[in-house]
Amino acid sequence: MASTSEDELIETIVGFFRETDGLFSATSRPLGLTPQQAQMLCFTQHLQPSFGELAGLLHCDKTNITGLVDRLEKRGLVIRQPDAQDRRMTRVHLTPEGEELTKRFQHAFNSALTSRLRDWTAADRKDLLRLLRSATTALRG
Amino acid sequence: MASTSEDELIETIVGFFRETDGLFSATSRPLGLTPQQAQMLCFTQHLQPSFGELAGLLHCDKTNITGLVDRLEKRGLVIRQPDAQDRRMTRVHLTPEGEELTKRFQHAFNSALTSRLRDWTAADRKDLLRLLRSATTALRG
DNA sequence: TATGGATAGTCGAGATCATGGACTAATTTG
DNA sequence: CAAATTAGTCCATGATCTCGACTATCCATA
Repeated sequence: MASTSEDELIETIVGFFRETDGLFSATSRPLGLTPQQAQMLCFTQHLQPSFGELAGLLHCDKTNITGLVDRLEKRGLVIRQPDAQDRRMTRVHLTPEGEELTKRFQHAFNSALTSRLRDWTAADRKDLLRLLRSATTALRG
Repeated sequence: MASTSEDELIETIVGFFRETDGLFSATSRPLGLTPQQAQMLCFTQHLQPSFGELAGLLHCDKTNITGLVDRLEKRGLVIRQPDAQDRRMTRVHLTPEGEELTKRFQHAFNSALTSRLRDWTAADRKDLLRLLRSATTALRG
């Protein structure tokens, strides 16, 4: 396996990672959210994840999730909801306010992103989406 | 852009970002480094950045860099070096120990990544590299 | 059915990360 | 030379993150 092109791929991935992180910060902080909070809200939008599932998605210890959810719940953006099947579990749901703020974040992030990618062809955007999705499952597995 | 594909693009980017971050954590912590420390060492390897340049590269406030460098310097991985041209500036250099640890980190990250992408075709790798590189400069500008 | 063993979430301690405001020293500008 | 800028530091405050210990609940199996 050619080591130079592998190095190149990694350097590019790291660079993309840093820029994405910067865009997350710049987008979330004006809305009063930390980047971690914004990411958590995005994950909570379509699933109603348990604490353990959130820990897996965010790649952090489960003890970290407690405080994260505490702060979001105190602001009325999410609520804890007991799981009907397993009474050990608690699921996290967005409140209407949380839903609204999440959409605001996504819209702001998206417009920042599209303005920066405005010169891209539709085909390149489609390819990027496909490859990122594929890379994500590859990294996850 | 349609709102459903908006969500999809953002969720994919968030997912990829989280997986990259997870790989960073899993690689750096066994070496006794936080992800932020590992990234700073990588940036310090080829340039000798000033504090302000590091703040720009890492997308954080300059006041944050002071403590970050303090902790790395206390461990003997970097040293502060005054800039000859401008006596306000301090440049960060890797020590030999820092150089060695940085290379260990990069090797570990590299092998973790390549093992996860081993099933990818050469064409997909090439496309991902091209699109990520292009996206990175687009986000940076 | 009883009893371990595994799992889900919480709590506390301690370190790191991150921001904003105020400060000093050095440089640049007018 | 005076004023404005820039680079780094310090302080206070809050958020993130890990680790170990703990309780409650579920599950497997004898």
